Amino acid sequence: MRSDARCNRLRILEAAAEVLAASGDVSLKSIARRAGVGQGTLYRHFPSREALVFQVYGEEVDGLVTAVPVLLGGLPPRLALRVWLERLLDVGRCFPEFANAMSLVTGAPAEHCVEAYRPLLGALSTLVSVNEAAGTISSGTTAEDVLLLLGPLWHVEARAEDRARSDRLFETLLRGLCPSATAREAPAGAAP
Amino acid sequence: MRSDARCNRLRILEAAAEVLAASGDVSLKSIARRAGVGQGTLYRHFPSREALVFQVYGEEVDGLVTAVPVLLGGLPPRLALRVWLERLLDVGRCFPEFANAMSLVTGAPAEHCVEAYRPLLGALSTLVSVNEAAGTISSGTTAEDVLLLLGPLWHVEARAEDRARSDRLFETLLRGLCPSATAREAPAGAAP
DNA sequence: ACCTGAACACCGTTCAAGT
DNA sequence: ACCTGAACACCGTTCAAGT
Repeated sequence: MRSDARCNRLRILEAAAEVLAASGDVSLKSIARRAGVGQGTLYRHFPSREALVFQVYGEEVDGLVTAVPVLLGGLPPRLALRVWLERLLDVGRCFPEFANAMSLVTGAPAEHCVEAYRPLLGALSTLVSVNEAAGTISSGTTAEDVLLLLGPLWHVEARAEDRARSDRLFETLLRGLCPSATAREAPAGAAP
Repeated sequence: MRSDARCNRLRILEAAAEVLAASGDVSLKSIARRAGVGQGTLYRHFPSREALVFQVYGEEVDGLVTAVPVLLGGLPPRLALRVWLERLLDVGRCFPEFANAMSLVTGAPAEHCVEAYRPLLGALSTLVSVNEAAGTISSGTTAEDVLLLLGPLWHVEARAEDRARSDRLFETLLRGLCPSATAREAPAGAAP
């Protein structure tokens, strides 16, 4: 990779971080303008908007990935999953574009070529697997399922400030995903 | 309302039904073209895309609304809610644009001026209220909450043919919304 | 009172022309 | 090898001019 290309890449990421943080015009063109590069350059470095967004929030993604073994080492599987999902939700609350990218990519992972999404999915897969082994998640549930169900929670927080509602919905989801330990006599699937 | 205006309205609805059924170009312009009217005319009759879509599927909406008392008359609250939601999902599966409109409007009901959405919300509110009175739904849950959580299920079916996955996710949601009758000793909220 | 359709202000994406 | 930015093909929306 040539040095000017490398430099442009960094400038794009910087400009993107600024533009995405400020609400308002978040078009790819405005990012290119702010970075002082042509639209073609931006498009070549990042083949899709989602690819760019995941790179911009690369640190947050890394943090989520490395947190998995720590959480699993110190907490029971069910709680580890819960804490990790809360952290994921917080990232989406801080950076609405991250939430948007997650929703889009979860809906159609194959179409957007975002390899930065794969580690996140892998991290969640580990948590799901451990929970399945422990019998603390409804069997058959995949990481994609969890992300799909989580999607609406980001949209609620992006609009208004009703954090209470978001928490309530999260509890509802978790109750569905991880049949409560107090209901051991119902082996998941015996509901009328 | 003048007779030609009334006629145009009907022609738009007919053309919209055809265009929305066929996959491909579903732009408002293509609907206006097919109906043989100007874009301005379409836009005046239906102030938003969602308003048009809800009118096109008005019969389905009516069917859902009138089904509520029938279901509540013949089934226990929990099952009535379940059957109604399954029917709602089926409508979205048959008409992807209906599903899209639901997701959009549920995310920001105030912004899109769609009065055709209100009866649907009212119907579901009735079901939720009856379930809350019967103690068969997690307290504090609103009709908007249910629709919000239901959103992702439409997107999964629109893409691929994995009906099994959709069913699985639906069971998960319902488990979260309606804490199982087999776990009566856990009064909703005692999870670790 | 209602309709028309050109015109406007945006997207994302591409690609010939440059360095 | 990489960059530029005009150009393209689309959106939805508006509004002066017509009937």
